[in-house]
Amino acid sequence: MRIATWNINSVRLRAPLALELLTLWQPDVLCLQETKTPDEFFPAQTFHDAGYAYQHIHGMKGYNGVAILSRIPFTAQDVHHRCGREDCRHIAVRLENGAEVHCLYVPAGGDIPDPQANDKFAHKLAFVEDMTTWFADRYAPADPLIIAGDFNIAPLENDVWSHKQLLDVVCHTPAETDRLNAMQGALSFTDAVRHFVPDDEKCYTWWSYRNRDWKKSNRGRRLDHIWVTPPLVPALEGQAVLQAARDWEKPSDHVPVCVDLAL
DNA sequence: ATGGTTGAGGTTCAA
Repeated sequence: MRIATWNINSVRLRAPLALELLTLWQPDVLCLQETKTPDEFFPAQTFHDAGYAYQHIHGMKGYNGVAILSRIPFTAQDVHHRCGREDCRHIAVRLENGAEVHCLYVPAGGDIPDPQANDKFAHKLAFVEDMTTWFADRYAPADPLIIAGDFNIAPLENDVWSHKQLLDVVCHTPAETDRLNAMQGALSFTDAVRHFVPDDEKCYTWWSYRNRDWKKSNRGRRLDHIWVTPPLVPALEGQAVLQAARDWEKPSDHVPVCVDLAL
């Protein structure tokens, strides 16, 4: 089974790019974030025609929005609300093989890394804490879970272009990485990409639109992740980050990530 | 220190 995740930054604008990705990678399951559209405008038929008949879509007007597109049937699907808000950031499906797939879009957190001064940052920290207790209360490490999405946090030193320079920048502050590590520990999640890519090797999935030449400056961050619980670790077969997608016409600022599992 | 760009949906906000 191949599972992919991509913050697409408007699914209506970039449906053709998503089709290009589906053709190129042929994932069984694709998790999308920042779809930015109410469900009635989601290009469902386009993906249905491409072979992705099983869809769990949860969007809203203008912002956020998540979706799971699959060639494999679902036996259950849910919408989850974090921090008491219905803001379209967390959905889940159960697959026929018993694994549960969660698609997550963690709040970006604004610019100022101070929860007192910045409500968005406070919300981001609370969101990760909320997920941590929610996963810990509801599941055990022995349950087969895959969680994928835009976590908006780069946890390791080599998940950013400069560890020192980004310690005070939202996405890489200790306040965020400590909480993300606690969430990872709660269900003993394995970071499936870092399972294959050594920690001392740079790895990015996002490059700002605000750099004139993203490839030349290469000030990237690894914000998009796929984690699995212990029973799925022996099934991990490989990973890929489609850096080339950052050079597609009218690209998203995030690139797709995928993991292969022997399931 | 600042500004740089993009998308949605309006004439601004979030990323």
